[in-house]
Amino acid sequence: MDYVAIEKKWNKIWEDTKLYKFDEKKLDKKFYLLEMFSYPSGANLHLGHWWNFGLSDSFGRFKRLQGYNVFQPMGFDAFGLPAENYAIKTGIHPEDSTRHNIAIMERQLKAMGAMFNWEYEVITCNPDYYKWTQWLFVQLFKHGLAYQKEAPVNFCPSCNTTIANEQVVDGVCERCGSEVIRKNMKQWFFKITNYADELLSGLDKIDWPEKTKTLQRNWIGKSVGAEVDFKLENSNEKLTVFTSRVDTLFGVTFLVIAPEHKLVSKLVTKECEKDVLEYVEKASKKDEITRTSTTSPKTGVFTGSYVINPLTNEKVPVFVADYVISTYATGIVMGVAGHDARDFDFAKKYHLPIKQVIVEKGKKDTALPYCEYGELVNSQEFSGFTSEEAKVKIVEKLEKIGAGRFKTNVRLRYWSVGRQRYWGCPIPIVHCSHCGAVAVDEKDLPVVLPHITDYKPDGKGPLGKCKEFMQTTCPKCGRPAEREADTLDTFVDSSFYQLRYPESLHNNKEIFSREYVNKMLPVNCYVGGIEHATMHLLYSRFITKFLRDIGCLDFDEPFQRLFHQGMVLGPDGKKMSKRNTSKTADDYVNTYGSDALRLHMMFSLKYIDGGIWNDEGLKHIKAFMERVERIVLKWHKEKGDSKNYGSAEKELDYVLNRTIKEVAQNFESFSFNSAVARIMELVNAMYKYDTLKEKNAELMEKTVKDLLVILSPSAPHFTEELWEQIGEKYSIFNQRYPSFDASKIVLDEVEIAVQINSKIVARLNVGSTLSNEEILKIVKNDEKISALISGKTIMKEIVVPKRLVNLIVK
RNA sequence: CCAGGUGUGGCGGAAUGGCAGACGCACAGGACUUAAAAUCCUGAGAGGGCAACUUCGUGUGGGUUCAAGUCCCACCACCUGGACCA
Repeated sequence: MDYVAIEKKWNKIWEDTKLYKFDEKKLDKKFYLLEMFSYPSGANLHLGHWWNFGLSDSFGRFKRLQGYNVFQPMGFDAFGLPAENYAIKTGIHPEDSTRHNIAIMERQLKAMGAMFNWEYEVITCNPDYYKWTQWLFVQLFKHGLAYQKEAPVNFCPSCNTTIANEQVVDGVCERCGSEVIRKNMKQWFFKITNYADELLSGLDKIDWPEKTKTLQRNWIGKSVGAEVDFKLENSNEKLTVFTSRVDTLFGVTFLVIAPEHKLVSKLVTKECEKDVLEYVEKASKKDEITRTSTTSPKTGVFTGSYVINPLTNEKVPVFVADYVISTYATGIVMGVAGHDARDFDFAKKYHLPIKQVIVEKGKKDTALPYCEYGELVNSQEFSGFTSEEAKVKIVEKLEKIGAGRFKTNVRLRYWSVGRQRYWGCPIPIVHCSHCGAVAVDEKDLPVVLPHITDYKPDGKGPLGKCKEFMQTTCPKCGRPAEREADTLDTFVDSSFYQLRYPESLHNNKEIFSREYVNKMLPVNCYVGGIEHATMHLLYSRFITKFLRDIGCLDFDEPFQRLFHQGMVLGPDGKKMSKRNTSKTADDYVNTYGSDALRLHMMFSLKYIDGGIWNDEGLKHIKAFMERVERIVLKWHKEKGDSKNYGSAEKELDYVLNRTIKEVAQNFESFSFNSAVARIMELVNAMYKYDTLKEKNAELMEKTVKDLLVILSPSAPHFTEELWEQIGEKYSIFNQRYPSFDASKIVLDEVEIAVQINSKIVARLNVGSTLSNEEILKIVKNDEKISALISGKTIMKEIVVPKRLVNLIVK
């Protein structure tokens, strides 16, 4: 069979007959299968694309055979930095290169012959798409979840632009090498933190990999603890600290405040002023990356002030130190050197006392073995409790004296969405000198991104230089006003795209029609890389919950089930690139055909884990396909005539039904390698049966047809062709996945292992329908076994049906 | 440092607590062939034995269990994230 030719043939027929068209009238059986859309890089479709799209397409085909109305749309995440950087280098406008690249990728993706529903395509840089990105922004703005705030950004003075964290390498600009400075600028943020609790609890009801859920949990970083107020000596001012270890309050020997903290100026005494100011000045120059590196030494300076521990009334000194960050919790930390590594380092450096609290009776805090350095302290009042109980008792006491309370903090920060870049979705905001920041009227959306030629980043947003764009009137008061020059982070574009896919065909006046979208979503199965665990996957969940709250959606989790593909690596174990791969996907498709490539990918590596690409097996997969072809065509031609149904038939029937059952299970868990293995076993069984002279015609026919249907998701063109060659009606993808006959998966006889004292001593064949008692009787009557157990007492008999018998004797 | 994950033949990889190594590759042997390739069949974890057979085996050490690759504890190695989150 000429694989390359038949693939062209069937791709055309599938397209001409619109075989995979999604049926909007049958939404009760819909299955929304989504693969994370990709950035149009313009490179040739590489093996990674095949791995991602090809294999999830096989899953989609499997769901189709199960009778589902599969919705598998495709689109492009088209805004973003790479096109812009490319433009700065080559002078080709981002819009032109992006359109060009999309055209290339569309053509190649279509050539894959996958079931993509192209009529529903979305492209995030199209005004009819980003109209809704802006609509979403306006909703968030109206509900107080989008707002502007001064915040530090990385700024390269030589390139005159803000740059992303990833572009700062060792505190230096990646492109020009000059030192990056931190600069405060007004930035747009989304208050994702309002949903922190829900983002956490929602994880319990979705079918996602545990690993991904853990990543999100840690990222949100919920910390349960307490706030404690320390009164300043000789003043009414108090310093509030947050701690998750309030049970160590007896061990506090100092307090530490972040250099940027507002209260620092109030704490500093005359004698210490010079040192403190110097330290604060130095700290403000350090960028966050150096400051937060583990290796940097813990430095600080005494403020001259003391505070009173509300529980012990002890007087402890207050220090300023940059190991405390101002943005988390209260920006002030109590120093317990006996229980915290950082506090310990700090105390040693500045010769502060180290105290270790006996937190739990008879138990030392295992976190830090610092006892040798410090004094052991204990409290009569709280001894005898576990540390968790002590925490509660202590906070209750603090509450009574008005010096503390239970408190929960999250590490999750506001989502910064403003970008001082050209190639993104314009923020639909007008700045008016009278009304302030005003949202553009919904009826005036989209705010179209102008086609400008000077898109070089300038630190303020290149759109600012485009007068025609910037000059407008205030939607509220009608006075002349200016537009916002920033564009949106591309993660905003992709935070709701799964909602737009079903709607993109209809072009309604609303973002989506409520009834329809609530029937189409949530996405039943989402496939994509784990690298998006704490970005895209978190942002989409946030936006979905927000849209539910404003009454648009009836559900609050966008993706019911999630799978991550592993990565296909080059021979050097590194990510595939032009450097380490000599062959492209096209090379393989043109020699072996796409079905062989797909089957080989399915079989040779675990989908979830990925691994190093090896093309050696491709020729063997091709051989396997030829083996299938031979037996299928032979049995089709031969047509046995015997009607008898003996043990050989039973055996083949057994393998067939077991394969039907297990391949379905394997597909459901994305264990494609095992699914292919089971199909190979079936083919082996067919060859074994083929050696017989007398064959059962009905069984042969059923086996051939079932084999083709079972194999069709994994080798679509190949099986479609064979389906036609054996004279069946187009298309194999309108067939149903065969159901198995449970009674056929029962063998007449099974081999059981016989153990004496848990050691295997024999293997016996027994009837599979026998009861445990009958099996035991046979085992004990066996010559060899009875010899082994004669004269001994049987203490215990364990029978595992169809598996083994274990006799415990003495 | 911290968190999470992984560890099974020469290789990719299978195993709801129940006969470890399915399936495939590489390997060896046989059939077909003048021959090779292809194809079909057979063998195969490692060690020992002519053999029947036997010992050891899922990173290391312990534990639970009649039974552990699988569950629990500790450790080692590798991979991936996060960076001082109080």
